[in-house]
Amino acid sequence: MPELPEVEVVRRGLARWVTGRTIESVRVLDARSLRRHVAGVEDFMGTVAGSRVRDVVRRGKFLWMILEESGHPEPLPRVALMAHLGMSGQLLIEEPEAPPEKHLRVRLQLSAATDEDGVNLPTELRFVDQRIFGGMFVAELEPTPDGQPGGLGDGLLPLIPHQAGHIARDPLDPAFSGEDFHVRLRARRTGFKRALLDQGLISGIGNIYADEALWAARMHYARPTDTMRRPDTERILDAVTSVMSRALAAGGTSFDSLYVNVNGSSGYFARELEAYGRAGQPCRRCAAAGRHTLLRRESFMGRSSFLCPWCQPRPRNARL
DNA sequence: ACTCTGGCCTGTGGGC
DNA sequence: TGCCCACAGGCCAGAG
Repeated sequence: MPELPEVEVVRRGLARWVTGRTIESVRVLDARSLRRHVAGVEDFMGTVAGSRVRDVVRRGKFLWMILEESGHPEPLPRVALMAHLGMSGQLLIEEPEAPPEKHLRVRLQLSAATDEDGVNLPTELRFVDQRIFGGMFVAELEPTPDGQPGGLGDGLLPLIPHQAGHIARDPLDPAFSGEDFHVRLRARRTGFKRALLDQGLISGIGNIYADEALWAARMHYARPTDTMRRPDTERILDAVTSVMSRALAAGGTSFDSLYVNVNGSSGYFARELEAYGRAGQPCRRCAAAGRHTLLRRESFMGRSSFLCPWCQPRPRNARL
């Protein structure tokens, strides 16, 4: 599943291979992938076709290409082409002749370009998505309330797409504030994992990295958020940042490839997971201490949570 | 205003 | 063999 590190890998790939190129035409094979573009498929194609990609920016799991009219650069661009990978989305750069993927949904023809060695680059950007939880849409850019850049990217414009305005900054964003997060977390009346998955409070964390961070910080998913003290918040933020940085480094093996790809943590990072998907297997931290403890899978929020019952004991005042 | 549930999607795998 | 259901899970609309 693409979470923040996987989306960042895609962002870097797009930034490297698509920045500065013009989207010459658009073909929409499945309108469901444009569900969030309320003005419809024709409007989407009309806006995107003929636009030049100025920058590629990410906040949490949202990714966007800042557009400008080809040949008419503006001081402040007005729209962005948003992409969300959902659970199964991929953005691929390929030759137009390459056989279509089974779940190919949108095809974007790019202007010709060459790499630093003068070799022609492929001219198609494809959006492939099996489950269609993800999608693309055009969003209006608005000034950020704090005047800081809208997210992580190279352009560093203080602009944020309207539909991403409610998304909190993610832990890898230089403008992320641990103090603000702590204050807002304490104000919640809910369980800790629910808060970690709330993209309006802190973005980029999905089920996999939530479980990994909770394991690393030795915290239970049902701990009430209003019991979190400042050192607890520090501990979980350190854990989140650490696991995401390691996943990003592992995903970075494909940076040089023209193939901008995402298979989620099942690809590169799966073997480094300590908790997620390891029900019935020994907790490695306990094993290192000479204890034999088996990780458990528990159902919570309609999904799975993996945890070590020794390292992460259930609090008496558990909140779900 | 905040919290929480259900629905959107398709493919896979286990049980009968 | 084939059918059915549970599961995977990010995000948002709408209910409470």
